[in-house]
Amino acid sequence: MSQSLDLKSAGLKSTLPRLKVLSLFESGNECHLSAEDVYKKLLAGGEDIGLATVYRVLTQFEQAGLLIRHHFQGDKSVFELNQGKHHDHIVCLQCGVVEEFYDATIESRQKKAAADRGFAMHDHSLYIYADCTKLKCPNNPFKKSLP
Amino acid sequence: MSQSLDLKSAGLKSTLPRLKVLSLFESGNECHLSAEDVYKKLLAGGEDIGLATVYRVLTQFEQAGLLIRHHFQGDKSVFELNQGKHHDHIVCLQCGVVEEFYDATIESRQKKAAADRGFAMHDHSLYIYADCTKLKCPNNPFKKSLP
DNA sequence: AACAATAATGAGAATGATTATCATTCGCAA
DNA sequence: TTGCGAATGATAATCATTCTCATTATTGTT
Repeated sequence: MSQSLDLKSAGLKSTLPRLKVLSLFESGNECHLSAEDVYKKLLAGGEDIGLATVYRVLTQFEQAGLLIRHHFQGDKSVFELNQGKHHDHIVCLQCGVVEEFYDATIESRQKKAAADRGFAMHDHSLYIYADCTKLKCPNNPFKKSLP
Repeated sequence: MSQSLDLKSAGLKSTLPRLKVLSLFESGNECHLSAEDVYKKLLAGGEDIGLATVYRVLTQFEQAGLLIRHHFQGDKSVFELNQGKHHDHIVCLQCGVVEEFYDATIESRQKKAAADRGFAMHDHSLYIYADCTKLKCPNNPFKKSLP
């Protein structure tokens, strides 16, 4: 019942579709999922859910702080569980594998850059696009099919 | 005729639509424009151009290195003239005003973060979302109408 | 300067991701 | 358990962007 408590404290009713989506993120080691990914994974797992509901639930979870939304390549949103530890991302342009990192110096210099110019920083997004030099490609379950 | 030289050296034929789009970016102080912005500004200026052409030309200019594409809020692309000086962006969440900055420390730590994890950095995008504390909002011609 | 080969344009259709609509169903408090 | 308001899901609609294809413009060559 821990999940339904999560939903309750987030101000959301505990419904089947929401529990299914939350389970997927909490159980999986595959952290960065698009709406389409979530939809297909649930269907593949025998669960029944509507695509519109997936989009709605993801947005609600984002607003409730349970998930974080990213725009890695600009086209579609991907979501990951918010585990309270802020981090930035390195995305391999060849295979799409995502690695997380945190650099305290970058964080503080960002805040200072904003403050120096009269801005109060709310949030920031930093994505490094790189080549994993084939070290990680073979193990990436979301490997892109290159054209 | 300097513009048609720009296009030539970029490997692009010098056509009217391309010259119009390039002029808009080179003349304006309003640096960050979406395809829709470009289209509407040209029409408003009495120029005749098709929206499909605007999209095509912007993509060609990006590939030729004349423009840089950004995804500030994830929904639509915005473009700015590539003036050779890399920089990152601070975007005001209230009025949408954009300010550029460069921090050598952030740049080098990004490269190091990637290298330390076995990635060769190709590119990166860093956007700081902030509140300009009303200092700049009144002067922003692209001021957003807040809901 | 006119020509032909070729690429570029523009109007509108098509696509892909996401959101809105609305009748039906579900969760929860009384 | 019962009922009300919120949630769901199938589908239509929307938004940004890309594709199609007939027409037009550009450029190197006569």
